[in-house]
Amino acid sequence: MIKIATYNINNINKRLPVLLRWLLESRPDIVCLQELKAEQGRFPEAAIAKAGYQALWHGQKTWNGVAILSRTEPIQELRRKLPGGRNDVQSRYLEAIVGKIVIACLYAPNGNPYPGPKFSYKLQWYKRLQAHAKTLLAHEVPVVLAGDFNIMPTELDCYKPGKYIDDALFRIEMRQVFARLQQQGWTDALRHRYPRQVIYTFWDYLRQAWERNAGLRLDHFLLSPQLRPRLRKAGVDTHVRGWEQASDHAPTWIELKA
DNA sequence: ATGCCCGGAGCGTCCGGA
Repeated sequence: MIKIATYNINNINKRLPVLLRWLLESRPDIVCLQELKAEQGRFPEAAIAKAGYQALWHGQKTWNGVAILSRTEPIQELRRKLPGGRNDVQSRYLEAIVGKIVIACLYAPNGNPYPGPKFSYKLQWYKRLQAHAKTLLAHEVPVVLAGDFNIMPTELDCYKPGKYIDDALFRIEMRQVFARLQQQGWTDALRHRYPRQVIYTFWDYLRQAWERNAGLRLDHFLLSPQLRPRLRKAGVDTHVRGWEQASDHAPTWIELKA
């Protein structure tokens, strides 16, 4: 079995003890991290190596930043930005071959407030992702798109959908983008295994969202057709959200037949 | 309708996050 996880860490240096504790407990083979919020030179490479993981990362000062960790297989970089968007300097994408699987680690723009330039940027960013996702499918190899998509795909993925109608995470355009990716051939791994269950991966720091279980499902795995038959398990390590100094997201994972 | 939390930048108070 190959265990792959995605975790929006919300500042890798602030959250380092939580990350190390979770890595030790969960022992994923491959990890996609988002929101490092660290410059390229301020990634805690030594501590992560000590925990048994190689790392490839694309940092940025203050915002964004993505990384791929691997416990056994080497990480072979393919690209560190989406094609297009010549003026886009935000670190939101990292793609590598790990073992025999293409791992695309992504951190989609939030897009709030709607409407506005940030929402337009989110739409544009997703146009680029859709185009690239299509290219990846054309190669007919095992690919995982993993990360913080900043989209709740359906009403089931939001504690109070009515409140989020005009929110950039739930706007109809965004749900359509997610649906179109699925129409391309990608499988939403967690929803595929649990078609009707309420599953959340994020709980705001505000208003005691965690205590009230006022959650959102924002972190996803999209599997290429070559991987779908290999999916065995999927889940969210929700308890990690309750730890001291936790990120506002919880680690989300899948297990694939080797 | 608003602030509620958290952290960064940088020094007062704002901004992004979702």
